[in-house]
Amino acid sequence: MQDIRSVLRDTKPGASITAKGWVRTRRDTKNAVFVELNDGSCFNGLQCVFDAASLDDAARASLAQVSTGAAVAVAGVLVESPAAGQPVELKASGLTVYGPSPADSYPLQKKAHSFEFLREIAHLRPRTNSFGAVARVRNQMAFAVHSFFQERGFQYVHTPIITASDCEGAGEMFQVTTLDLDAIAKRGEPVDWTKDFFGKRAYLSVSGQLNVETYCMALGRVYTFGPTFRAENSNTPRHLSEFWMIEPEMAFAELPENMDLAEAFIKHLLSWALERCGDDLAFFDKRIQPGLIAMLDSVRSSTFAHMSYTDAVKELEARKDDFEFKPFWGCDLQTEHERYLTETVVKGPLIVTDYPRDLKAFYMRRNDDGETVRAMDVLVPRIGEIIGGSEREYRHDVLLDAMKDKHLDPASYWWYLDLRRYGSAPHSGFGLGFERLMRYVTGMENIRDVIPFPRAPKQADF
RNA sequence: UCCCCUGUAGCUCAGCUGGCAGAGCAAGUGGCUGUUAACCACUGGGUCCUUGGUUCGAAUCCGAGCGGGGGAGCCA
Repeated sequence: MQDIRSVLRDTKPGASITAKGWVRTRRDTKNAVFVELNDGSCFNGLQCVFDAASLDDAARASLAQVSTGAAVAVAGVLVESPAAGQPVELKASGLTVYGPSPADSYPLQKKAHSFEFLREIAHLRPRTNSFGAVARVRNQMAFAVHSFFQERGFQYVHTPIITASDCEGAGEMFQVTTLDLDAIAKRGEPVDWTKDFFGKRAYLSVSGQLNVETYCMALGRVYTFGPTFRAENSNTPRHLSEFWMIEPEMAFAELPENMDLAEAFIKHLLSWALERCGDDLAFFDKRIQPGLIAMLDSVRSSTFAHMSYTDAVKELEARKDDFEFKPFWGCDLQTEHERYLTETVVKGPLIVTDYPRDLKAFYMRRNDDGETVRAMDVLVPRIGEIIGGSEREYRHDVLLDAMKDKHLDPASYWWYLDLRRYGSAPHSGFGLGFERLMRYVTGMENIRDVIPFPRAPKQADF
C-alpha cells in the first residue's frame, strides 16, 4: 500500500491505487461526492471523487457513513484533476469504511478549533492540520539532532532517568518511591528511606550533564537526548514539567568552540526543517506565524552575535528607563532584558557569555578575573533562552572552592570530583530544550502544543 | 508561587446600570451546485463552571473554590 505522500509525489495519472486514511471533509454535489482523505504521511490530503452513477450498491451504502473523522479505504484510478485546488485526484470506484465517526458526537469539526480546546482532546488533535504538521516537524527535528552529532563524531550516550543523588542543582525534582505512603501516614511514623526501593531517596533526573561528563572524559565527544523532569511550579507557555533535552559535551574544547557548535547546531536544525518540512512550514507561515520561513532562512545564513554579560549590561543601562527592572552589573538578566537584546539590539540570535559567577552553576569554569564564569546563553527572538551552556571547571581545587561557595557537599559529588582528579581536561557543553526549538521552528506559541502529551502543573491527562 | 484577564449551545463568542437565553459556525432535514473553510432555507440543541451570599428577582453584583489564558519568577 502506498501512503498519500508517495501517491502525490510519485504516482502517474492512470494508475489504479487504493488509499487508506481518515476523512477530513466531505462535500456533496448532485452527481458527485468529494471526500478529502488524509493519512498523516504529509500535510496534503488526497481528494477522492465518487461519481454517483458509477458506484456499486455496496459502495453507495458505505458512502452514507463517510463523514469527518471516519477511517476508510478508497480504491480507484488516479487522474489529473479538472478543477483547481489539486493537481491530481482519485476517481473512486470502491469504498470500505473501517471505522465510522458519527458526526453528531465527533469533537473535531471541519472548522478551525482553538488550541485550548484541542489540548482537552489530546488524543484526537493529531488529526488536525496544525498538530499533524507539528508531529511531522518534531520527527524531522529529532532525526536532525542525531544526524548533526553523528556527522561530527559525537557518540550518543544514554544517561539515567532515575537518579539517587539530589545534587544536580538544576531545579526542583520529582521524587520516585515504591513506599506505601498512605500506610506510613496512617501509622503516623516517620518515613524510613532506607526501606525504599533504592535504599535511599530517588528522583527523576533534571539533567544528564553530570553523568554525560563521565563519558565525555572517555569518548571525547558525546551527547544525550532524552526526557528531563522539573517539578517547578512553572505556569508559562515556555515551560513543561517533562521535556526533552539535548546535551552535547566536548572534551578538549573551550568556550569559543562551544559557541561555534551551538551556532552550527541551530543552523543545521533550521536548514533541515526548511529542506524537509516545506509543506508543513508553509502552513505555519500562512496560518500560525507569518514571516516564519523568511526568518528561519535568514537565521540559517546569518552569523550569531556575541556579547559578554558586561557589555550586555552596558547596552541595557543605556536604555534603563525602558525597563521595569533596572539593569546593573550583577543582576540576573530579566526576560525583558533578554528580549530587548535579541529582538532590538541585534535583531537575531545572540550569545551572551561570561556571566557573574554568583548567577551561575558551580560547575562552570571560573575566568581569570575571579568574578565571572565561562557561561553562555543563546537567546533568540520571540523564544528567549533556547540554549544554556558553559565551559566546565576542570581544575579540581577551583571546582571544590566553587562548591563550597554554593554550600554544596563535596562528598556527594565524589565521582564528579574524581573526573578532575584523574585525567582531567578542559571540556564544554550545553543544553538545548527540544520543545523550545520546536516553538522556534514552527512558530507555535505555547510549548504545550509542540509535544504530544504535555505534562505541566495540574496537567497529566492522557 | 505572584499579578491581570476569563468560564454562557458541540466550537468561537455576544448578552449594557440585575427583569423571558442569543448569533455565527457545527449537527439534522430539504434544495442547488466539479466541490474544495462550498452555498441557500428550515429544524433541533443550554446544570449560563461549582458553591455560598445580596435581592421581589442573578448569566449579570459580592465571597470562596475549581478550570482556562496572558504576564512575572524559576529555567531548557
